[in-house]
Amino acid sequence: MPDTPNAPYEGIVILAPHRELLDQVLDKWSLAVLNELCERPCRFNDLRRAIPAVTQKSLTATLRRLERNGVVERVVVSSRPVAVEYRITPLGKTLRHPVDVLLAWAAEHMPEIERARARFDEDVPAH
Amino acid sequence: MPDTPNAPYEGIVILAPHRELLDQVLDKWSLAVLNELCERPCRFNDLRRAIPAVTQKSLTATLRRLERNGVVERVVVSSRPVAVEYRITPLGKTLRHPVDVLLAWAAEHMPEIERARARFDEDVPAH
DNA sequence: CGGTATCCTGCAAGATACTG
DNA sequence: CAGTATCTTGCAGGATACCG
Repeated sequence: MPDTPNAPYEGIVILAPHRELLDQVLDKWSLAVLNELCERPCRFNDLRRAIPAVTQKSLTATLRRLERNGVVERVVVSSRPVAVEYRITPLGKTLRHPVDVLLAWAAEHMPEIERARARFDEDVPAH
Repeated sequence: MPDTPNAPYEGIVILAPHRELLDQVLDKWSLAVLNELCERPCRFNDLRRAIPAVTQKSLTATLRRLERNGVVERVVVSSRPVAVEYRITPLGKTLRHPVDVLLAWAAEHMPEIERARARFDEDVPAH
């Protein structure tokens, strides 16, 4: 039935492009940026202040990637001096719900996960 | 109101441990492994066959990490020769819903995202 | 079969300096 | 203010060989 013969396993194949997309929008700093921009539009240095641990370079890269994927919009306000504002897009807003579901899961199960980690680290202290 | 004075911004602080957890359970190969183990218990080499692109080393690392976080269980079946089976845990099953929501988002908005990428890549061809 | 043990490489990401 | 340009480094992850 598949026109590509010997396809490995459909589930995994289907997964791949989504996996790549998640790498783009859920990477190290994206959640923090998205979280911030959902509150309000931000200037570049607003974001730096809100996320102290991020470097200029990484923040720029994160914003460009999010912009490229259409979840964030870069607005240049022509004033003196020029101001740049980042905003969440309508597409970006649709990402909020899935992320919230994920964070809710993390919050709910964190205690259980920490117990699992403690158990594992105790049983396998070192080889 | 916060008992920690000068906390940077609560949202981001709260985010950090969750961010770390997601790095553990949503990393490069975890989705594929989880997806597979939700279907059925698998032996090590079953997983290798189901996910051809993963190396032995990465698969081992992924399974150990998932096991440590309590979402996967490693069961040694004492037979001749010894067999090892990996199973999803009850905790692991609770991860399925959030992940499905995320994948549904990806599937639903993929076309829009691809348009955004095309637009971006055209407007910013190269510097 | 189900892994370790090594070696190696690319590249994500930090530090730092400079710019329109 | 909002970046770009370099340089450097840690380390995730691949390749390969070996083991109980």
